[in-house]
Amino acid sequence: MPRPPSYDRETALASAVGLFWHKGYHGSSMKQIERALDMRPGSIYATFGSKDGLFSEALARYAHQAGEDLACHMAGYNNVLDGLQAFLVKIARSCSEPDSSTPARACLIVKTLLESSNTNTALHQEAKALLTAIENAFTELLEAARKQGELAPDTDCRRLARLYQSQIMGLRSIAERELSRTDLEQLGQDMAAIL
Amino acid sequence: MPRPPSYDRETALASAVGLFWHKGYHGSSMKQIERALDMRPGSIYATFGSKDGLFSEALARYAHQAGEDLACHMAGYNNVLDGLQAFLVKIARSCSEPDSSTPARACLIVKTLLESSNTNTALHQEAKALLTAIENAFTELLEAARKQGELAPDTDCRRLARLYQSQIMGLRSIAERELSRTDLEQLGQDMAAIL
DNA sequence: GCTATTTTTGAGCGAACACTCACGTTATGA
DNA sequence: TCATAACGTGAGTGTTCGCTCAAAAATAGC
Repeated sequence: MPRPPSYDRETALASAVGLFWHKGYHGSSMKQIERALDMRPGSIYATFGSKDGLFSEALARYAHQAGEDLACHMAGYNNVLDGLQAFLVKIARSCSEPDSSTPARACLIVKTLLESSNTNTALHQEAKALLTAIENAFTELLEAARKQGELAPDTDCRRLARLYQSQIMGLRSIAERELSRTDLEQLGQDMAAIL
Repeated sequence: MPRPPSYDRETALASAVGLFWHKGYHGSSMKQIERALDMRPGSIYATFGSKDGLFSEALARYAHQAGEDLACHMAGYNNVLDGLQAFLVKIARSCSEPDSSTPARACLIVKTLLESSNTNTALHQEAKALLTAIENAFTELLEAARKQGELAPDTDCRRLARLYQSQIMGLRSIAERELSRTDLEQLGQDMAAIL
């Protein structure tokens, strides 16, 4: 007997990711969110509770998607190190061509980490936790590589994972300077050479 | 005959740098600015024109200070590469101990670059320009190193400078994850080893 | 002390902010 | 076809935003 919802929760979240990634947390007003999600305030608050709640879910969705993208990419490589190196170059390439499916060059989690520090503790903690989870994923990949003999047996995989993560953070942040395609690809290759 | 200003422009700017660095552009309201500068809105607007104007000047001051810090640091080294490597470790160390003179771990210019992209063109351009100037400074240092035989004669110094700058951006951004002192120092050393 | 000139002050402006809720709308089971 | 219960709507809430300006306060020359 109840009326079914007319909007799709996942579609709305995907739109929210797009807007927040493009303009950041403070840069996205409720008016803009209403337009992006094609939902009126009442529906938004009934579904997500608050702007913070919506942002939190959007951030989690973004991170989940990023994890799937990584897994999907790595599936194409037998050699883990080759895959991770190619991943850096791939990021450099995608950052140099602004795309409708990629509303910003920098990582949304990093943008949130920097924007929310000292102003929004909950958001800051969430961003930190998501980055820790990604560090764990890199660590596991590198440990697999070590077991397969791609890395020296005494390699500190977590330490290397942090170095790798900081490369991605640096690459995608410096990409906001809007360097040329070749400059960015060179940088991606230089970073790949570190491994 | 005229009444002399009672506040010191430079002191006020220094306070503004502190607040903006701590809380970011959107995170700092005029009320907080008034308290930080110990100035009333009228005086602030008479002196700096607008919140954007104040932020712009604060950002420039921050960048100028950063340049002086680099020059001061490098003055202690005969070997350029040694100096740049030590600079990374120094940053890692300063990021691991929150300080009143260091209100945030991440770089204010990078925070601004990410926060202003797609929301405040003027600020974004200013951040880009300041980062380009810093890249130039690194390039010149590396070219001096090359001439002194510290680097191979065919080294692309600008390319290396961008790699170096992205290391600093990554290091100081990942520091917002509040990693342990040892983790951060290890990362600084790993980055230094790239050169 | 008085005048001229500048600075400081803070109440208050319109706009934008995140958010609410009473009401109209719509699909379903009876 | 109608009653029911959830959903969608948007005008409107109080608050905070960046900012203004008329008036008060303060100095230096006379």
